[in-house]
Amino acid sequence: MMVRKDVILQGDCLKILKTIPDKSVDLIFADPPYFMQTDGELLRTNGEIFKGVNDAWDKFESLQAYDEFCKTWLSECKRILKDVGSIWVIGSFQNIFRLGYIMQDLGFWILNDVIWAKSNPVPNFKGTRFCNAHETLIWCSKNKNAKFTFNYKTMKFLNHNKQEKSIWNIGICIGNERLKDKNGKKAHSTQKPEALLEKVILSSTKKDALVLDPFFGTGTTGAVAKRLGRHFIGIEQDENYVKIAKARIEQVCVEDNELTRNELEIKPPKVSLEKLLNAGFLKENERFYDKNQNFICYLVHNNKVSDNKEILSIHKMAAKYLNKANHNGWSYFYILKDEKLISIDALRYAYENNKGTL
Amino acid sequence: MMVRKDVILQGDCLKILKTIPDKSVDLIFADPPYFMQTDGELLRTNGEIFKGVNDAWDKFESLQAYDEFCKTWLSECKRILKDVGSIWVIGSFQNIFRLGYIMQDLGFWILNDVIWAKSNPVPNFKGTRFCNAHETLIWCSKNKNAKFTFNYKTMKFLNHNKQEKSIWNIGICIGNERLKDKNGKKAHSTQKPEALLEKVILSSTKKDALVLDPFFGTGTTGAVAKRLGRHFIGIEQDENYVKIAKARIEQVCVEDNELTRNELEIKPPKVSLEKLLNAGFLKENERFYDKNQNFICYLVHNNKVSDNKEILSIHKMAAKYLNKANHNGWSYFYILKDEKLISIDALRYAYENNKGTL
DNA sequence: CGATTCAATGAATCCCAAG
DNA sequence: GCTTGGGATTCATTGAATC
Repeated sequence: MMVRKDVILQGDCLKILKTIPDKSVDLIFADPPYFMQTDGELLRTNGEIFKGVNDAWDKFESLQAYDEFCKTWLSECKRILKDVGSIWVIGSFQNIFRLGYIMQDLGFWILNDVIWAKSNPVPNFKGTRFCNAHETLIWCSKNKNAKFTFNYKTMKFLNHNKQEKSIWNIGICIGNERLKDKNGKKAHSTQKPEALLEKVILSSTKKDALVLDPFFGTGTTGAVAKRLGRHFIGIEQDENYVKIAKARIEQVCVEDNELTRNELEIKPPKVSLEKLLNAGFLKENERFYDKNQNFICYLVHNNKVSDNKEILSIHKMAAKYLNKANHNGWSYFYILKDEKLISIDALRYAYENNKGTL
Repeated sequence: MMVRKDVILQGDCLKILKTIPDKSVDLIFADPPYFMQTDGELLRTNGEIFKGVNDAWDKFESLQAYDEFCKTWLSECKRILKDVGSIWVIGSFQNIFRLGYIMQDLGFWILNDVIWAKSNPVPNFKGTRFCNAHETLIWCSKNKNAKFTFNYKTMKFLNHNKQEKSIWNIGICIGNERLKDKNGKKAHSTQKPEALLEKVILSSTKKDALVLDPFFGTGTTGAVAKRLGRHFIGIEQDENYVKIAKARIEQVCVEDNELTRNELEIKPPKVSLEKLLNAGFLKENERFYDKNQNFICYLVHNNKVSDNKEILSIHKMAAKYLNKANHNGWSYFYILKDEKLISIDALRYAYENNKGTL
């Protein structure tokens, strides 16, 4: 069965999930009801009623009923997810411990819990607790030993070249980004910021991946997926939300660039020293230097080098001179050509680009 | 049965918990084993083995065995906790969802989940995931409608006079604070920073409160409790940890100041307008002004004021002129004395300090 | 036009002591 | 247990209104 892409399926989440084939999506992002269990009204100091979440879709009979609901949709998600896919769920303290517990029981393997730290949270009006200034995301692979996509270098590049952490500082969704109805009121009580979905999708999918969102709402996941050159399937019960989401996604322009194409994740070409030798990029007994032009070793047979004491791989040889257990020899060694130092790493790229000829 | 205070009880946590009487402690802080489930060794790039948590006390047969262990000690904690007490537990993604789920099932009521954001986390050596830069604390009252202590103003004062949030930026425990053995190696693999315990204890206990820590380790909870003028009971299986903790706590000096005495939490004196009138702080028909010396209303009988249109409480009258539903009249109204504006709030403090005489 | 002030608002488990 | 009513309680951001 062919999976339809870039569609919003309107109807009951549990029923529609059952119609989606096994192992057919690359990523799932799920923002389920939080089951807030608030009592009565919360008044601002000016007497106005604070309008938080009081939607029918957030009501459940009990914690047990909520658990059962989550077990069902999470089980379907596990079936639908590709073996090399991953899943994100988001929640707050009211529900996140239910979600995490159930996911572990279902065999999902937690890769990270990520904190969305809100730069502009709603304060605690009454001063009765700490201001709840974050939400929690759980990111899981399908099983303990399953592969998954993590665009490490992309995230590092976007974080001032430091590895990205488990805490993300992102503002709540306000201003022009917040979808409004004709009366100027928020169209959905829990619209997520696009910046959040950007990090989720960009960090854990390849270009053209298929992203499923079983609680699509007003379509943030679809809008961001399209913009980043990914595909989506949205499931949403509410007709009005579906209508808004369709119009919204229609207007999105696709961004095609180095990051969305995952070019930072491209691995170096697999080219052996032997190949470089045979193609004339290296000569017999080629002398290898460090970056300060100190002679270290020379090329011998079988992709190894010798420092006249030991015959080792270029990696072990580099490590030996750095007094480390391991080091990447491709970035450590240079050859002399026309009295200039040339990185051997550059040679393998040159080999690849010239398809093996000088 | 009298509860012994400021003691470390050495032995099996589950057995010792059973010996502690019902409803006998004000606060529980629990830092249980995390059940990390790490496989094999993690090597630093220099080949050195990274020494994380690999202690016997962190081993469990299965997730189910871990759950059972936690259900048992958490149930005991619920029994031991006073009805107006609260409990903090700390964990990471490996175990925090087990803890939170079980606590909700036991009827604990989550007040906040608090994120300890580490300013100097251990990086992800291999670049395979997001750097895990936080741990999660769950703070619960005993039941949904139970009272609890929250020193809101103290926390606000310590946060540049803004209400404290659910994310705390605190460094991991290093340097002089980190306890070392005779070989200079860390004495405990998961010693928590004192700054973390300070916030926990200072925010949710009164002076002289009794704090129980069922996984005492090297005694951070006891050391901070003592320093802040609270009492502690520690439970710890490992003889060596107990020895280290005792020596450590012995050296702690008690800090006695405005914050540790909870003086910022003192409520304004309950003094009625009638009392102020009878004591001569107000006169009959005293005229009440706002801060800009606009005449608003005058004192009538029965703790009320009149603006010649309505007779209201000072709060409702203040709210009326601020176009709000409620406002604190004590902070809104002033009287004129010797041609100077004097806050009526100052009058009730003067009354209290002078025991009802002018 | 820029600076300043004001009003609006966002996933919220939001009071408590006295009678 | 319950009700009652006094009185204590918010931050970052945006965008409009006013100076």
